[in-house]
Amino acid sequence: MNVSHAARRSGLPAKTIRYYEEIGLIRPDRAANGYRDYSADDIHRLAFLKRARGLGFSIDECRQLMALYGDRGRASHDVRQIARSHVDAIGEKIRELETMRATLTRLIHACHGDERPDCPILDDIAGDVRH
Amino acid sequence: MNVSHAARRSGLPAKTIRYYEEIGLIRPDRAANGYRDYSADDIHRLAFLKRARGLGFSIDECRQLMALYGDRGRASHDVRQIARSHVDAIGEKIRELETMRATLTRLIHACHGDERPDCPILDDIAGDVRH
DNA sequence: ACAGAGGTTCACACTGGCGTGAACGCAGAG
DNA sequence: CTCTGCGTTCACGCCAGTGTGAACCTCTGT
Repeated sequence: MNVSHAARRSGLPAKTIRYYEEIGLIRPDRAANGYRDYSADDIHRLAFLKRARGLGFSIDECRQLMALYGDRGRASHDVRQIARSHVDAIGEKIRELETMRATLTRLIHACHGDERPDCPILDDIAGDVRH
Repeated sequence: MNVSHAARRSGLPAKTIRYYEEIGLIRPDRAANGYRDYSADDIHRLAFLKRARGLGFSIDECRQLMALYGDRGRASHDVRQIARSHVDAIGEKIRELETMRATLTRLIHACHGDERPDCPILDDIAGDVRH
């Protein structure tokens, strides 16, 4: 199974698949003509990566999760730990974004938004807070 | 005012300030010895950038906002437009993160988290959804 | 006058997660 | 046999900086 087939089956772009090989996440065989040759197991691993990345895990976390997935003697405790700290990081990120959004929303409401140059948004960003 | 002084005054790392010059966001004078020499106006601009970046605007959006800030004949309409679409983008990002968090939270609750290798989190990521 | 500490300069490499493009090889159709 | 469309490799670009290192400048103490 060559790279474009693997791309269709896994849902990842071919470029991404080659990148994952470059950084050692997967090691497909090579056919006689030099083409990458993906096994069903490789596809399974690619799908795993796609899903883990979709859940926001970093490449490094994916590496750990893959290692745990392949480790028959793993403790589910370890997986849970990775997932927990990732959830915490996501929560932190959400809080940051919500703070930004609240500030911006307030500024947008304060801005009349017409042809005049007066603009509370710019004034606030510039630190020229009057009133 | 040299770069480390400008860093203290603006709250940005010196390295970031030099980077902003490299990409054309600010153009400080040079002293006779070749050192960068920041005016009060430059500091003001750096603080503007810090605040705009803190609100999540991209460098390119910051460039636009700076241009509008310096344009005495600007329409507040234009600024509001940039801010609005940024708020939309933030909202989109928050929704994505919340979806991730919900999925992960569900999986974490399903995982017993002990020394046994059985782990619903990995099974889900791998697509081995039983039950 | 000179040593040493610390500030400043530039240039380059590196990050994550790919995207893009060149230059080439290989497979199947006509 | 040639054409087209895949595949391959390599190299560079992107964002928004951060880290490293050599060389140069400035200040302070003796």
